[in-house]
Amino acid sequence: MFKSATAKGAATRATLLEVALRLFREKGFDQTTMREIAVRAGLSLGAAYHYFPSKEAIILAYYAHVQRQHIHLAQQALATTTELRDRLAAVMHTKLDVLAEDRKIMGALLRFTGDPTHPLSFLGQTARPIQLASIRVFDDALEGAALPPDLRRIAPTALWALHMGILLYFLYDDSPNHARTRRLVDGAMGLVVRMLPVMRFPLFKPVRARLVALLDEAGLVLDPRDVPAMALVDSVSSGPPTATSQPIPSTDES
Amino acid sequence: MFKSATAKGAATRATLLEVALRLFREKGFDQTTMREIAVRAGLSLGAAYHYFPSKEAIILAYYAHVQRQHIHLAQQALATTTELRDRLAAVMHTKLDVLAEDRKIMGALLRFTGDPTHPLSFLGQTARPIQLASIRVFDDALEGAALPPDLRRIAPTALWALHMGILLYFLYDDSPNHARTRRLVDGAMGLVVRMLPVMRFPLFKPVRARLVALLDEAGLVLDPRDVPAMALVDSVSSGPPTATSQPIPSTDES
DNA sequence: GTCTATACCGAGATAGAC
DNA sequence: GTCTATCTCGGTATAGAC
Repeated sequence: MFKSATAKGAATRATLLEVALRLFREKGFDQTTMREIAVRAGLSLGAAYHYFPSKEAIILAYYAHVQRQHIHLAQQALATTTELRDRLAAVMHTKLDVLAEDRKIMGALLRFTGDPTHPLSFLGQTARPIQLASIRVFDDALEGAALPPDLRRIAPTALWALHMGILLYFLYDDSPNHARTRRLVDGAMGLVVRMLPVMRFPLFKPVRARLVALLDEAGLVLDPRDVPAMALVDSVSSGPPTATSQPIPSTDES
Repeated sequence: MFKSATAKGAATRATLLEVALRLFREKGFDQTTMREIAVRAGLSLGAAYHYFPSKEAIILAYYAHVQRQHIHLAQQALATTTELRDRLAAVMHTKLDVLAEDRKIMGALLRFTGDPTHPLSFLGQTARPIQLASIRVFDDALEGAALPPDLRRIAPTALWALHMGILLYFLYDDSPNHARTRRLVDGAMGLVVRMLPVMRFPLFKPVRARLVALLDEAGLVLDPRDVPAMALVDSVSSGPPTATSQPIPSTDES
């Protein structure tokens, strides 16, 4: 599944990933060359390509790494939080904590969204397990919440979509310490919780039914509930929580 | 402002854009080389770069071109449509008409979204006039609709956001003739219209106020109403409706 | 202002020797 | 597993023809 057969190989790969991410954070994805990554890791260019088939593959390794970290932090926070609003906010805030210094790398990940066939598209087939793991975190946050069954079913995916929108906002937020994004999270989660009683109101029932039907027909509702979140992430890219990656053939498009 | 001073130059530029877009559609953005574009247009590499400072600049020209086309088609459709649901659907469907064969090029545009400072980010400063023009089309569609003032104010931007989501769905839709996306548009626009009475219901009023306040504080509500849509697009990239482009420096923020 | 031709650089990626 | 070429391609000249 992954390229480091020996312990030494795994260490080399970990170093490589570490060096690459540091450079990406400092100079951005495009400004960082594979040559510099290799040199700083004490390797030749060819050796670097032995571990990561492409510069982009490093990004996928990062993606899985982020998701693993988030699952860990979110579960920790959820263990001591009961109020629904706070649970949802905790999931979002821990995600921001993980990504705080990595907006440049996040941006690099977004670059592949435009190509559905690309293994690095975060909406594509390859990344689907990571996406499901991410949705599952919201599913966990909803545990114990009093929701009608139809809403309960679509809520995790809907919250995940909202979370993607917030991350986009975050990417463009230049306020000090991303304070605007933090405020947006609190406001949005408060609003979500306030909307629940409205959604249960009889007048709203037919509209709600239509909404659910529409999302179902469009295939937009995912259900991550029968698979353990960590296993999902590992199926894409395994290794110790600090360093990972992924082979995967490529089709076309940068 | 743009590079073709003479009539001949403008023609050459148009040819270049045409050839480039054809190749992008056939082979995708990355697989198309500037050298091939130049050769197929009967030009040298240097001449091609004389008209488009970069391969990416061709994409920006395409973006402005799409928006101009959409404004034209949408206005045509709106002139003969009165029902709100149909007006909204007309705007969405004409957009899909324009983009039907160009999903690969659309995908290439998406690639820059991750970099707020990049001139080709469709959420960035450079493309802002195009974004406003796009929002304005939804504003036009709402003309005559009976909406409370606060909703009327946020509705165009909200619909634009929904439209971006639908375009993303469209990008990943592999159903014949994008039938699924077409159905999604009809369903979503029907749902939007059905939601309006709910939003006016007294119980919903405080939630609505909170929603509007949240969007305002986040700076997420744009107002395109005092500028003519076509002028907006032309301010980014002018020329005849068939060919255009643009350099422009950059700053950041969505 | 429009265009050709050509050399050159940087960087992602690959081949093949060791 | 690692290295040293080498290839390709986007992009940048530059010199000159018309």
